[in-house]
Amino acid sequence: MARTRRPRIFDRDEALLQAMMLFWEQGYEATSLLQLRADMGNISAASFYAAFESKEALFKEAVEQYMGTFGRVTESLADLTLTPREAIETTLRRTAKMQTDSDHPNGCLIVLSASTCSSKNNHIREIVAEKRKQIRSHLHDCIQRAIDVGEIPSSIDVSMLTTVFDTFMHGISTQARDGVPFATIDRAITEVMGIWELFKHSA
Amino acid sequence: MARTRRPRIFDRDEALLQAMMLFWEQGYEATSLLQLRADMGNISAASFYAAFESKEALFKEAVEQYMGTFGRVTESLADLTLTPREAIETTLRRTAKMQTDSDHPNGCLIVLSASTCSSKNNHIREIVAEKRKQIRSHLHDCIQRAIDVGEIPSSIDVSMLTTVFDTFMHGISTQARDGVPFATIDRAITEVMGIWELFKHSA
DNA sequence: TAACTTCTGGATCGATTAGTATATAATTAA
DNA sequence: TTAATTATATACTAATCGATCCAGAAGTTA
Repeated sequence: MARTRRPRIFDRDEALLQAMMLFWEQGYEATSLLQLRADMGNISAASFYAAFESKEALFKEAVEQYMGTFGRVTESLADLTLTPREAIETTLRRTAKMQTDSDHPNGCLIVLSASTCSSKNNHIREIVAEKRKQIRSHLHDCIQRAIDVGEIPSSIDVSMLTTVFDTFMHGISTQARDGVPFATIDRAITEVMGIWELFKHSA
Repeated sequence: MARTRRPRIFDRDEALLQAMMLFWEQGYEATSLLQLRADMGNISAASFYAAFESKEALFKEAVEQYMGTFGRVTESLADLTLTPREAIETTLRRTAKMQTDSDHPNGCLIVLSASTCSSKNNHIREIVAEKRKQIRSHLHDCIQRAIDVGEIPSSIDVSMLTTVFDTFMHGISTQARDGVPFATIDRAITEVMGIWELFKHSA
């Protein structure tokens, strides 16, 4: 049975998208409700809280929105149709491409939007830190798979190699924010992937 | 001739140090004057503005303080007594060591304290972005030197290789914030430096 | 049309923001 | 001692923060 109600005057999905863009550009704390409401379609405070509950709830939703769209560039890590090396290389290149795209803020929302915050908002930092943890876990699994299928020697320290690529991947955010062009980062990725060749000499 | 005055009740250097620690931990915008004044020795608002002029001026001073102390780990890049490879490796290891030290906030103040901010404070982001630009420039010069002395082939794209190490170096901040131990990052650095060996095979 | 539900505009909440005004305390030089 | 100078504590400013309240508008169902 359809509920009786006055229809919402703004598009909730579009409003969420704009909110995500703002959080991506400015970070959680630096983005004010006033600015959010303006960019979300000049909606009133009452409409905002009725539709999104709170700034924190909106941020959580924006993070999920990001993970389900732009953030999907890391999904290649779990793509079993690719070799582990291809999975990592594809993830890095897609990450660099996405983060330098001029259609949206540069860098990664998960890395940048709550890298620091006031002590009272440490739970906000946890929200994105948890996402980073998940991605690191996928990277870890991918490298473990490389050992399992014999692509790299089993003597390799998985945590160490996970850290190599995880560190590089996170560093891309700052490069993108600082205006380093995609082509340069892409060539750097080629060089970094060369690490994989070293195992053949060491094995 | 000595000026006549009432002596300051707090230690300015110590107050600046505490301010730097707060900006390091929480970032520029998330750190309030109230908290700053409390950590700087419970100084009054009047005393604060008399001694430091404004929050922005204090931040600039804190950034310089950081660059002159903890930030000096990157000075190895310009150390001509080291080979270029040694200079980069030393810088990375010292960076990782410093940023994971439990005596102070983890990660790098230059990378974390103003990675994002509200649009009205973009000039604050510029302050630290400029420091990153300088470090990147030193890295660039170091790699150019490697070519000049014949350590790596002149066919190497200097900007590309600069990006490899600059990206990795910036990524260390997030790793350190996420609690990855020094030992793991240090072993990852060994692996990344292996890139240098690839040139011998490609040359 | 009347009853019901939901959304919206506008005023407003208390708390906090960075920064300032003023009066007084503490020092040194004359 | 007195004048000059600087730092202090206290109170305060206007603006903004995230969030709430309420009256009324806009829709659906009976």
